[in-house]
Amino acid sequence: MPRPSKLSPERGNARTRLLEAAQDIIRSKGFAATTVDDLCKQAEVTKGAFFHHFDSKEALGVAAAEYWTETTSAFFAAAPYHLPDDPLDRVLAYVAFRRAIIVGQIAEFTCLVGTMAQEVYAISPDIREACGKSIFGHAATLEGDIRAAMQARRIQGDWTPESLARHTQAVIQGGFVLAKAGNDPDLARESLDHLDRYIRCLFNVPDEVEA
Amino acid sequence: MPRPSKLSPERGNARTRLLEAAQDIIRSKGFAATTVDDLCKQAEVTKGAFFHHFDSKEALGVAAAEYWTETTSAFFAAAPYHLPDDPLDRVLAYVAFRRAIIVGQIAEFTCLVGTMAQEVYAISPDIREACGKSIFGHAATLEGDIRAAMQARRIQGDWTPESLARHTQAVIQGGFVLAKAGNDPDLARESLDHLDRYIRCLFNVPDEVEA
DNA sequence: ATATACATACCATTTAGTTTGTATTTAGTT
DNA sequence: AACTAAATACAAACTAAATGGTATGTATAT
Repeated sequence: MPRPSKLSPERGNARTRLLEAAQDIIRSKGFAATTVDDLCKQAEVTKGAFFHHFDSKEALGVAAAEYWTETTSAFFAAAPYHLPDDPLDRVLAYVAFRRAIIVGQIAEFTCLVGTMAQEVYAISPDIREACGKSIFGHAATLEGDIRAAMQARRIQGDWTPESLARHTQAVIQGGFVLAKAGNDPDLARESLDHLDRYIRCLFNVPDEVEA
Repeated sequence: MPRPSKLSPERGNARTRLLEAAQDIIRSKGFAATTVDDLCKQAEVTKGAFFHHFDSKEALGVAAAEYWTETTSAFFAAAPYHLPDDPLDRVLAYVAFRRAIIVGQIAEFTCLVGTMAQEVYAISPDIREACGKSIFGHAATLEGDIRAAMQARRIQGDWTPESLARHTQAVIQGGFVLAKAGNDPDLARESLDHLDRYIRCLFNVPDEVEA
């Protein structure tokens, strides 16, 4: 709940500004290399404000993961890939959507919680937990469409909707790693093309002719 | 080339010990959170030795990526997945091998260069470059078998051997990210099962009945 | 004799976190 | 409606510890 003050009316409160700075900076430098001063400078607040809102840098990490979960949940809920009538079309539209939003600088389209989880999984259980909830919670939003598609097309394999949903996230995260290692966003798109082909294969759908 | 001294005959030289410590510690804490003192303590050498062998912490990062490339190259070259006569069998054996070596603690089976690339891609071009060479160099070792399998089975899709080889690495890296986020190695194995299924699908091979 | 491979002690800077102070908002009382 | 008290949301200056790196010395190998 933002509290506008007379001195800084429209710029939002310090907490939100710090969380948004965290998204930017941590995605480009990683969590450990991001200093509290970095965050304060970018958010244009002082350290007093930082430690008023967060008990520690680790607490900011947890809050940043939770904030990421909130904002991305809303973003994906409002996305157009839910529109098709056929559930399999919705699943494929999701993959196409994930591919379509790979634009701009690497730090702009990669995943905060994937980056943080990989980095701090062993040293901060709290941050790891918050990142895990974010990733697996998002994966779970795909299960319904996958299950409905399986039933509609009478598909029965030795895999589950839950498993395929998680796999989509693994491919997305892995694509980000390759894009970073090769400094080329196309590497992330490429893996989503393979994922699209895999899902069509699982559901016996012929590949679409690509434009 | 280890240089045995009279004081420490069999323990290997400081450089190698530092590079091996780097593999362990960076895979569990990440590069930025790993301090020079951490490395020296684990390697049982002093800071003087560290900065004798490496100009900076960043230089150690580059050397660690290169050392990783050397040791893993030898490891995979000697692995049994090259044995099958049929090239597709070799590709599938590779995936099975990657699955089989997911054992023990997460930091023990995950990838140093994937972790480092994700973390430092924006702040250290040298480390990123070394990590990229490692990942894409390893991917390239799969291209021959994939290409041979395509020819042997007269497969022609809108994908290339290079692309599929990279995709295998994306799935592996993504599996590691999920395993870390969920604190469960099974998550990494699960994605390799999907990758196996995908490759069989691309080559029109029926799924094997799982044990 | 010289270069290599370390060890020891030290240093400047950076870093997360603290202390203290103050403007603004909210709640309670009259 | 006016006043007060307490809580909130910051700002500024400071601190102790950690960190990457250096300066210097020494044993070993060539």
